This record gives sequence, C-alpha cells and structure tokens, in this order.
Amino acid sequence: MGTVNAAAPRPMRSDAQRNYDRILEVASAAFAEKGVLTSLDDIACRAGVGPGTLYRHFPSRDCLIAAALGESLGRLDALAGRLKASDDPGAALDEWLLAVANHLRTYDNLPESIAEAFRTEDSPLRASCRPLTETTSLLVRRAKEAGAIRADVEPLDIFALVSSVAWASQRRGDSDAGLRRMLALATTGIR
Amino acid sequence: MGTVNAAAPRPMRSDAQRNYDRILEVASAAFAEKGVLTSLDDIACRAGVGPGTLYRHFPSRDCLIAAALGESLGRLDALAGRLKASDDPGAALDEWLLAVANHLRTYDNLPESIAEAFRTEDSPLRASCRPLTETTSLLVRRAKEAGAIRADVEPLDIFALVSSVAWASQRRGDSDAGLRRMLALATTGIR
DNA sequence: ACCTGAACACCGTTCAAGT
DNA sequence: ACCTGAACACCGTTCAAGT
Repeated sequence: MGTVNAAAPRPMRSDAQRNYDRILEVASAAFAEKGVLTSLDDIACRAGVGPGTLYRHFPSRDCLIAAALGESLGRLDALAGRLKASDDPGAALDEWLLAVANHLRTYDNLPESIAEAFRTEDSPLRASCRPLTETTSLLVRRAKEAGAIRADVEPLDIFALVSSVAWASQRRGDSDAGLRRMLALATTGIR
Repeated sequence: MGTVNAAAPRPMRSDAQRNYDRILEVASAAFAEKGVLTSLDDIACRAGVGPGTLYRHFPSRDCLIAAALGESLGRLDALAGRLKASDDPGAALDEWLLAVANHLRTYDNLPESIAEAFRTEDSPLRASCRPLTETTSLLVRRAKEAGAIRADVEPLDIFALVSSVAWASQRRGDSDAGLRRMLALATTGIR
C-alpha cells in the first residue's frame, strides 16, 4: 500500500519485498514515536535486518521518510480531488492549508527535514511535496480569481507560511485547535 | 564583553579565563560559519583545549550558544530602551519584532535550538530570551492601549509567530528584504 | 540479486590522572 | 582549582564476504 512510484520497473525478489515492507513498517512506527531523526541503525535492528539492507532499499533518510509519508499523502491527494471541485475557492483554500499543515506535523521534526529538502534539487522528500505545492498553486489561483485573497501573494510564500506555522505549533506541542488558531492568525495577511 | 551574568561570584584563575575567552571566541566564529549544531569537539580542538575543558566552562551546548549571543543581546537591549520611550507604540512594536526576528536568525539552526529550549524549564538559552519576551510583552501592551493591534492576541503567540517567520526565512535563505516581507505578511493578522 | 555484519569515521560526554 | 586526553557509547555509512 502506498508505494510512491506506482510504476515499479520490475518486481522484487520475495525476501527483498518482505524486508522492504518490514523496514517501512518499523520506520513508520519509530518516526511516529521518536520523530524523523531517530536512529536508522535502531530501525534496521528492530526490523531484523542489517544496516546495509536498510541502505539498499532506502539510500537516504529522506527516502525512508518520503516512503513512510505515503498514507498521509494519499489522504491529501483524495482531499485535493474534492477541493478542486469545490465552488467556494476561499473555503477550499482554508481547508487545504490546514490539511497541509497537519501533514507537515505528521512526525516530529518533519517540517525541518522538508524545509531542508527544499534546498536540494533532487531530494525524494522534496519530490513527495510536489503534489502539495501544485495543488496549493491551483487553489491559490482560484481563490485569487474569486477575489477571496490578495492578488500579489505567491503560492510559495503561502507554502512557507504554512510550513512555519506547522513548525512552530509542533515545537510548542499545540493541540489541533492551537494549530487552527495560529494558522488563522498567520494567514490573515493573505486576504 | 557581554558576560551574561554581570555579577560573577568570584574571579577565574587567569589561565581558566584565557581558556573561557578563547573557547567563546572560537565558538562564535564556528556558529557563524556552520550553525549552532557544529561539532563541539571541533570547537575545543580549534581553541586548543581538551573537550573536558569546554564542558567545564559550558556544561551544555545551550550554555555556549547563550554566551555567544551576548553581543546580539546587548544590541537588542539598547534598542529596547529606545523603543520603550517611543511615542508611536505601533511602529515601535513593528521595529522590535523585526529586530527579534533578526536576532533569532543570528546563527543557522538557532530558531530550532531556542524553540527546543522553551520546552525545558531551566535552559540557559531560554533564560537568555527572558529580556526579549518581557520587552515584547510590554510593547504589545502599549500597542494594544494605543489601539494599534487587536486586544485578543497574546504576547507569547506573537513571539511564536516571529520565531516561525525567522525559522522559515532562514531555511529559505531569505535576504533581509525577504524577512521583512514575510514578517509583514504573517503579522497582518494581529492588527 | 540480495543480505550480512564487521569496519571505519565521527561525535558527545565522562572521569581518572595529572599540574 | 583547573586541565588533559583516554575511554566509552552511539550513530551513519560503506563494503567485502557470503548465500
């Protein structure tokens, strides 16, 4: 479930597939428990494989993080589909930005890792954000056309704003309501 | 210059003082060059002391960071004095928040370290922010009384907002103008 | 083709031995 | 009183040897 590349070039050997799945499962649990900076050795160990096997399947930490985000990305994709069909562009954008902020909070320290990934061209974690930024651009354009937000704000600025709110609310340990409040406060300026 | 504790209990032995100064000097340079997460061993080595000596003077990384921020904190303190005497509370708050954001950007990864420090009660780095949050509270109160900003925003929320903007603009490698723009965008909601 | 785990480099932190 | 640096634990990453 949730393979990032839907078009896999060739099937894995069955033992390799088992290892892949097991590593991903353990990694998701570890990220959820201790954040994305948790020890990779520890993940390999808990998955019952050597560190080399983990590196073979996921050449970098970002690779593993991107894979572990599969489920959340799937949910966002479904939401994007619905919101693109909405007839209230302003409300659609609001709902979308909240969902993106929550996605960025999926794991502790994820906002930092993603922001870092945006500084390198070919990061897999950055690639995983591609659908997010594209949908954001689209919904921002619609909201502008509907006059719901200012015409002079760039989608990337909005994405940065949402990232920063996600970061701050995660660092403060905010509740869902806290995130909502701060996001509303920070995005007033785009209207 | 810029000792955090102005009331030192007793003078250091002269060789200890020399080491202290040298470590702080090297650390400031290293933080400026590679960010606050740079290797402490490396700092000790460049300062010509053993790692134990560094730990004796600065028991934690946060201690060393707080000490290295002395100069910037001094400048902020001077600015605070001037702004408290201003007769335009709205403009004073704006200028202050920009200065705080710039302070938080002094070193790479500083916003993260400070946000983390706020999660522990007795962190020296958190203590170093005490004057900042107090001045912020005062200027926020004045701005409210003058009707320059909304009455229902908490000073701590504003501090969080400024931190998050500092974080994002640092991650994006924004220029001074970029920071200004994003700060203005993010703080529109408080008015 | 894939896995294993030893090996290396690096870092934070402590502490016994020195002066 | 302070410094030194060896020592330990831990982690990321690679790679030669296996199956």
